[in-house]
Amino acid sequence: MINTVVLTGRLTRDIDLRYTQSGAAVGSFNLAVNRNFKNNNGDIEADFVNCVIWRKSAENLANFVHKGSLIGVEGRLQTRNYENKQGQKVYVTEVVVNQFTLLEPRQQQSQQPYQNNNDPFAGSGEQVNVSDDDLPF
Amino acid sequence: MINTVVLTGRLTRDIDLRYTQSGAAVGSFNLAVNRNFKNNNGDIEADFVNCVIWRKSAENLANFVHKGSLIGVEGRLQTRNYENKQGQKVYVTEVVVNQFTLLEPRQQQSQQPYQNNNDPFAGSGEQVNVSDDDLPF
Amino acid sequence: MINTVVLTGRLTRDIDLRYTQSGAAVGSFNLAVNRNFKNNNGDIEADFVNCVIWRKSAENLANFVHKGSLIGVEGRLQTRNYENKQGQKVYVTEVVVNQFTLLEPRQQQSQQPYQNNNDPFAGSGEQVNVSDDDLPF
Amino acid sequence: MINTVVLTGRLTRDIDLRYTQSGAAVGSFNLAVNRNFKNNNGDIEADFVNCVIWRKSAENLANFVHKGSLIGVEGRLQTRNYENKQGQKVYVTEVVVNQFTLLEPRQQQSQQPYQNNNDPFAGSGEQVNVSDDDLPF
DNA sequence: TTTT
DNA sequence: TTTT
Repeated sequence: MINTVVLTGRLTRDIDLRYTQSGAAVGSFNLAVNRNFKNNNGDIEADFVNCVIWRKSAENLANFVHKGSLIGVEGRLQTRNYENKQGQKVYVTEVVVNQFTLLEPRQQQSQQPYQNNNDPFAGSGEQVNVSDDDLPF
Repeated sequence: MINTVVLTGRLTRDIDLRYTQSGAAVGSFNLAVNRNFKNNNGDIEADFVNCVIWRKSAENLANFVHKGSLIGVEGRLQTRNYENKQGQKVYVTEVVVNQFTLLEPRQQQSQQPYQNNNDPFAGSGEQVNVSDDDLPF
Repeated sequence: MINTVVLTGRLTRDIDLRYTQSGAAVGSFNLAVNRNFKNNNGDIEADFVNCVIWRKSAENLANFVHKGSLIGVEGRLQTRNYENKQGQKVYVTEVVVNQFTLLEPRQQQSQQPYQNNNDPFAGSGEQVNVSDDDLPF
Repeated sequence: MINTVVLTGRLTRDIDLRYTQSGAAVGSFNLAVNRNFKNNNGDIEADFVNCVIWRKSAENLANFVHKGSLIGVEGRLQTRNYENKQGQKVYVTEVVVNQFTLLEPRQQQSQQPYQNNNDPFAGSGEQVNVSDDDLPF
């Protein structure tokens, strides 16, 4: 079946890059997608879309973007659910990204080195318990 | 920003058609979108996407589809959250449908009248407490 | 850059499957995509979109569809130009298909064997002079 | 039927804004959409897509963009044909734009006034002989 | 050069 | 006829 999503937006935080037990990279990030119309107060709101990206693409993306970066993504909608600690089913809808494109001039590392001092784990790339069964290929 | 979703899939239940206080039609439905790849057991899974459709389009769609109908939709991703009875924040991601297309031969009403005997409220079109502030236009 | 096309439509003729010198399959077909609105005469017109599909996907598609089949495709827009015999530049815009989905119940070979009696070369899969330089990967 | 195109790219020239006899604005422009992969020489090529935009959206777009501007567009593929002066049928495929988004910081008019000195008719907005039958709504 |  |  057809399942295509295309978004442009800005990262609301740094990409969270981790690795499955088998060594596959997984990046998670959240995209703020400003709406093209105003609400009743005349303000522009945004939709905040959770995104997942796998393998080499994840590592590439993590190399080029950080909180605030403007990017375009193409992917598919994925739904899944899990039980939280309180035993309630939580439903998740997210975009599995196939392709991305940078929509800003790539800033020179030397001129504007990006430094995230707030989150000591951001980009630390630690291994995490993600089953390889989640690999969509 | 760009925010485009295109899906084909089958309704997992009848469309739920309601009306806002100001008389605008709102249709809710869930689409099963079969994946194009197999999981580790060799099975095809599906993503189950919540969709919303407004006004005249909602009424049109409700006239032509029911549980099991194969349709295509084009729309945008919307995220929102609310507090449930237990005071927990629930995050929702859904597709606001702009356009739809029927992908099956339209069945004659007389030959195959569709009768949903299980859900007494399905298609009853009762008024419901949806704020008009939710109207995206 | 983002470049995404999603279409549903019917093949206006059988897919034309050929092979490059290096053995890569290339399928060409044309999709009739009915519009969702009427023209001034109250008629529904269609757009007729040229599509190209490569390699294994091309062979798979050719196995399942023929003139009249309803399918969905996802791909990207490609433009190119060549000189015709009269030395004029001809500009071509076509869709390079990444994924397709069949939108009709797959008909049993035994019940409805598809026979194209009009074009003796259709589906003959003969080798043709397509430069491998055209391979987009 | 589903017919959705999403592109990001740069205008290869200023938008050409005209008016039909009945006063509807029509904008034409060409978008350079860089590919995400390299050709055999290691170069990035581009696809050059013709786009059309109607009415208020056309006037809005013309107010904000010029040659080189980076934008995103969402629309549908349209095909048509006409006879040229030599009596040959010319086939055209273009994108009819429904929505656009600016992907660059909107530059201040005073700081960087855009001046096209090469084409005296660019942006002149003169009336032109476009039949209103072409209006897709 | 166009499909149901 | 092509953009950064």
